[in-house]
Amino acid sequence: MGAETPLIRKLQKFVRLSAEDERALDKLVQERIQKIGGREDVAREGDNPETLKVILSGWACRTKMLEDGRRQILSFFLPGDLCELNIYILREMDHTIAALTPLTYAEITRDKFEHVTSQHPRIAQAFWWDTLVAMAVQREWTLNVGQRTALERISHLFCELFIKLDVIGRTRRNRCEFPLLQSDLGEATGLSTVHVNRTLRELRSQNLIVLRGKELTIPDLERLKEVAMFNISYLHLEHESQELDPNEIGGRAAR
Amino acid sequence: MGAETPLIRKLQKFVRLSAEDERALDKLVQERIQKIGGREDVAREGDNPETLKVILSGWACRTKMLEDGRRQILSFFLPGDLCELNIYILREMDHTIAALTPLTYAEITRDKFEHVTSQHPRIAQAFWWDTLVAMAVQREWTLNVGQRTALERISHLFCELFIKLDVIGRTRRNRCEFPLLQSDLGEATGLSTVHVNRTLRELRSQNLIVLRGKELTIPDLERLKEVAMFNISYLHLEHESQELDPNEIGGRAAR
DNA sequence: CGTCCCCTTGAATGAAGTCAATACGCGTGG
DNA sequence: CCACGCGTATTGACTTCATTCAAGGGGACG
Repeated sequence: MGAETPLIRKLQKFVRLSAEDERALDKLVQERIQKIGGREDVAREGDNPETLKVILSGWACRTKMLEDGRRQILSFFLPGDLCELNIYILREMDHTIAALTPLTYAEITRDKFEHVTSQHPRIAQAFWWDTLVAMAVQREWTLNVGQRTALERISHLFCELFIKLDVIGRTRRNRCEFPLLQSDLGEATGLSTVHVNRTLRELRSQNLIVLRGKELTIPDLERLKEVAMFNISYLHLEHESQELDPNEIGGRAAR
Repeated sequence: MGAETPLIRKLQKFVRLSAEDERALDKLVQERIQKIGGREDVAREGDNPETLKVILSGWACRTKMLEDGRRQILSFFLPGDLCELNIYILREMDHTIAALTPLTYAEITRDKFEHVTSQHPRIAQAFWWDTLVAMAVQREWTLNVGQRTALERISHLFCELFIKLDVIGRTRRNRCEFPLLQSDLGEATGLSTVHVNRTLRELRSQNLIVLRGKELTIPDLERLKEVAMFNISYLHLEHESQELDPNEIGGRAAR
């Protein structure tokens, strides 16, 4: 099957893409590639962006600030993630997308996007799935900051990120890259940096995580899930169309 | 134009619907009407619902529970709101929809939905807009529980609900119906009922709200917005297609 | 008239934030 | 090669905001 990109690998979790679908996606993603440094902005609140973005490498986040400077990270973007599907409808960004590490991403114009999705129904379907999962993740984050304790919140975030990385093949056994700062974890979970630090200490002391120099090890994922009350169903990883022939045109996922 | 339904009134905020679009929407919504009592469930976590729902009257909410019983309200549904666009793609509900008051809603099958949206591009466009706004609202809620204090959170929620009610014409001057319990407010904001109560007392004492019997009065919305650091842009109420002739078929909002 | 919700309030407790000092690690330049 | 500096991580002491527990109070409805 060749070197799979994170995007294709992720979408395959839901829809069986044909070889032709994959070629179309590859082409779509290679047309206009941008690179920016860590901690730079991809798009700012108030902007009126023209293109959809697909992360190719690096980590980014969606973030929103209150007038007085308090800031919340609303979601993380890993390789293969799409940002700003909305741009084709909404006028103005109500939040900011920022790179957390040096970042490579593809820009896709509205026309190209519409052309590819109309020619490749399974790609359209897969993008829909991705959008709906993103909504489910956002709901889970609301639950996370609204109800879970500090220990549970951070554990939950580790579980989510580890599993998302696993989906795109970026884990090795129980290990993964982990470039986030403690202040990023704080902004994502609604906790102060100091309290994140104490919570990490606690997680380490219970041997739930090993976090050292941009690498995370989870010795026992099941145990961490229990601590986090992590229920994977919101990620909707169940494959919808196992039985669908990827070469049939216009196929629709069986329900 | 006749008696506008909340749905049409809301969608008109974004797209100019033709008389024919409106008739199609009316028909779509009147085909299969359900009624249930307050505090009953519309759809449960784990269900595999077959239909999209449109609230016709009453208030509902999306809610999710942790294993140990802690519960978070993830969003409110007011008349004219859609729930479960996702059902056509995702297999299984990862949350519950529950009525907060006696509720009337329309059920729309996938086929009907696809037929209407393919025949009426502006309706499809408006549904997209509604979905993207729902995502923006969910992000704002994450920010709300993650960063705002109790006073700010509850103020913010009041502003949001008041404005959403205003969009569908359910306010009279600075007043609106408000059937939520203090425990609902708590579950929506991640606060205990007791603390909601104290916070309401504080809001009342500053004359920011008057809340009595199921009615809310906001003497000075601008002042409440300031307290909440409420920035309306996330509701994306700017009209995209003022200049578009609603009788041109296949029109697309100018950007 | 009593009962069931829901609202209200007080007192004690607890989780997380703030402030401030210190330690670590890494890259740069002397 | 070492010293310095800067960004990040760590820790302690104290404060604050919100929760919990517990006890009334009030209104709607049978």
